[in-house]
Amino acid sequence: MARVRRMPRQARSKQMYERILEAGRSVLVADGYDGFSTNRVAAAAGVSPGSLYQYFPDKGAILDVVVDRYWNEVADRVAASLADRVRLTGPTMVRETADALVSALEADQALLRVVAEELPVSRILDRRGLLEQRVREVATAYISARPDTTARPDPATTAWVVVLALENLAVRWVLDRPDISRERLLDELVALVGGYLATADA
Amino acid sequence: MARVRRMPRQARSKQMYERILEAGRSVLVADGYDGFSTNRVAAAAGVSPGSLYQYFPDKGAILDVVVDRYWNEVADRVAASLADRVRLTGPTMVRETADALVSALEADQALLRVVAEELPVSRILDRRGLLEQRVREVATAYISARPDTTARPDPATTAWVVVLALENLAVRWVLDRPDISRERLLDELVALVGGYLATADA
Amino acid sequence: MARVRRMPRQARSKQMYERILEAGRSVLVADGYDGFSTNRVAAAAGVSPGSLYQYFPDKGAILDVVVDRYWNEVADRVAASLADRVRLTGPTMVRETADALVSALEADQALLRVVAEELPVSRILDRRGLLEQRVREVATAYISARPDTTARPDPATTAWVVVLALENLAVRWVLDRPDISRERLLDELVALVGGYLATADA
Amino acid sequence: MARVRRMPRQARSKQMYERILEAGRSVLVADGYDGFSTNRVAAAAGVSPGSLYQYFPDKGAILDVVVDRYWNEVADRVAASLADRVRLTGPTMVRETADALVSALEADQALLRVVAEELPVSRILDRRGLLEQRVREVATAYISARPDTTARPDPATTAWVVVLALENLAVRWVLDRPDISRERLLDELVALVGGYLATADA
DNA sequence: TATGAATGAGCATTCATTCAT
DNA sequence: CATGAATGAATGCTCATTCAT
Repeated sequence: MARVRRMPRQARSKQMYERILEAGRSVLVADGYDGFSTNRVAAAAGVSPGSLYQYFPDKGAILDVVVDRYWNEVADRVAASLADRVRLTGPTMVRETADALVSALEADQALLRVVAEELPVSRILDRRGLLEQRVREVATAYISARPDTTARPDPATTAWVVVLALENLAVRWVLDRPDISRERLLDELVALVGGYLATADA
Repeated sequence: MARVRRMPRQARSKQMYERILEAGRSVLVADGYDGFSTNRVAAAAGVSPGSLYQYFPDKGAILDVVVDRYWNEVADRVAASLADRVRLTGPTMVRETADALVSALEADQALLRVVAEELPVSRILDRRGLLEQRVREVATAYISARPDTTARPDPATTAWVVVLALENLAVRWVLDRPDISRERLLDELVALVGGYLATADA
Repeated sequence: MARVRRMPRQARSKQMYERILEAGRSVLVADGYDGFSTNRVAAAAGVSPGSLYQYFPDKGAILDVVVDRYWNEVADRVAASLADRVRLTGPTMVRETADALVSALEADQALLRVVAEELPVSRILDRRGLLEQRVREVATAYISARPDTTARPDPATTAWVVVLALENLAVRWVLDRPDISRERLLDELVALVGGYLATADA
Repeated sequence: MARVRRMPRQARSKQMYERILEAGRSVLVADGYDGFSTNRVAAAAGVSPGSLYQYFPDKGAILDVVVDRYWNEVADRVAASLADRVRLTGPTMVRETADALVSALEADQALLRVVAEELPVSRILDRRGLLEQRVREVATAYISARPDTTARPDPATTAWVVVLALENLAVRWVLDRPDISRERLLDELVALVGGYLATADA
């Protein structure tokens, strides 16, 4: 019972916050969404359950931040890549963006699996939505700025199609590892997007 | 199918099994994944919680079958549509297939929402995979049979791309209802798939 | 810890219900209001905490029934006494009623202590109120029926005064055990009520 | 008593002590007994929770002092009134005392409600007892000094009866606000006490 | 076979208290 | 002195599962 323990210095504010998030992340990866319990997170963080509540209002908030961070990491990498390539012509840009996306998703596959597959999407829709929207806006702007880039009539719709298709195919490729090489995948994505943009309505 | 009527013991079992599944489906729609409890399902089925375990090994198994059935319903409709159109030419076939898919997804939006958004996807991946595989096989066969249909090198890969892209875009369109008309959506999907198939690698 | 135990037959519906109430009663007496926890009640009942919730919607409901029962026991005894003595004349009736009340309160002093002293009155006001109202109604009726019994102008007010004064003095006498004999107490109560009823406003 | 003024370190302590009590009082009124938590009190006092423990040994002690003070305020007013009226004759004195009591209770109804209804009475019995004892002593002295005032045999018992009856009826009248005017209440109390004092044992 | 009462580990959260600073 | 981060036992309650009937 008297599990007395001192933990006097390691735990301070910022460090605790990060520690909890880190623990949350690993619990999420290890135990999945259903196993993501406050007690488990506290234990993984080497912290008392009560301490969680000094940094987060409730369990969901921890989850939210973990997920937020994840998608933001992904978004940052892809957005950076997109920014770097603003002046590339279509096919090359698509290929490099797709490459960046796949790399970003591959960086933490374990977490991607949980975050993309196991989370009640309701919990993350708004958050993933933010990423998609961010990318979509960049894409829309890009397309709008180069009307000659595409035969598609509506930039917003075009961006919606391209972003969702790329995202989904990249995620599924990373998670399902179909018998398709990475180069092959990129070729297909380039063909998919390139062909789409070049196609006018019948 | 066969309208069961008086069939002393088998029927009783059959009835129970169906009753439980039906209850599971409606609990899933009404209470979501987090509200999907055995007690709730038992109550909805008008059955004792203990009885559930005579037909299913555990809670997850009920969920699995409910989800299985859902995706099979969708698959059946799309596959039927695909079969009907085996002799249509590319663009028309794509459009009608996409149309069939969207219609199938629209048929039970409430369930689609839970099944596609709220379920820990790990639970359904294999199941949804079944649908995708089924469709993919048909698509692969179709493409293989008409090498002239496409400039893409590998039929299996091509099918993987097309099926996932279509599925995902259709699901998201139904669930997110972006500001894109149904006709517009179908036009985009036709352009996406058509452009893709027509594009050779650089 | 592993307090494993089978409890196959003793626990059935009515018995469980009573067992829980009994346990609730004794936990209330032993640990007071603040110690009245579901886990404690369950342990005292030799029952799992989950089982409580098959018989009561929540902790408060157990408490309510325990308290209800207590006041009803008291009320029943007093009311019975009152009914028996409808035709007695004033002083005798008051004395015997007070006697009945004191006896009823003495019957379970330990519980009286908690119920009358330790319960957030908000929790029991309505319930104790019921007792008081019940008695008050009888008293009001009695007084109204014999206008000559009293010099007090308003029967309802008179009943309010008499019932509260008697109740409170009896409770305090039982709980505080002042240096006053039981006979002395009854004499005082008779004098209090008798004098009051006989007194006209100035 | 001695009006403290500038006393470098003592004063600082004094301030904290008062600040905490004040905060405790307002938390008690605002959040009730169940909401009376150390954290809440500390926050209300603009003080860290740890600081509480420099002035009070534990949570209960804060509560005790708050309640003590309350009953002392009430007692002070009533006692003052009683002292002023030492030479009044019976009925008038009773009426004015009752009036003072009701006024004193009405002064802070919100706190009275918590203190009289919501507190586990065990917590306050001794404290409220102090008030009662104080008043009882005065009353006993008064009655003893005027044996002709009453037909009751034992002054201490008489005082016990009178004080408890008055106190309880006044508290209940203030808190329950029955359909009895204040004048009516005072008339009844005068009749109750007057009649009682005038009544000899049978 | 079907029942449903009973289970009990588990959950998210609170809060009185401590103690290094 | 005063702080306030940290504690961790304890709370009320849920629910998948079992098993005697």
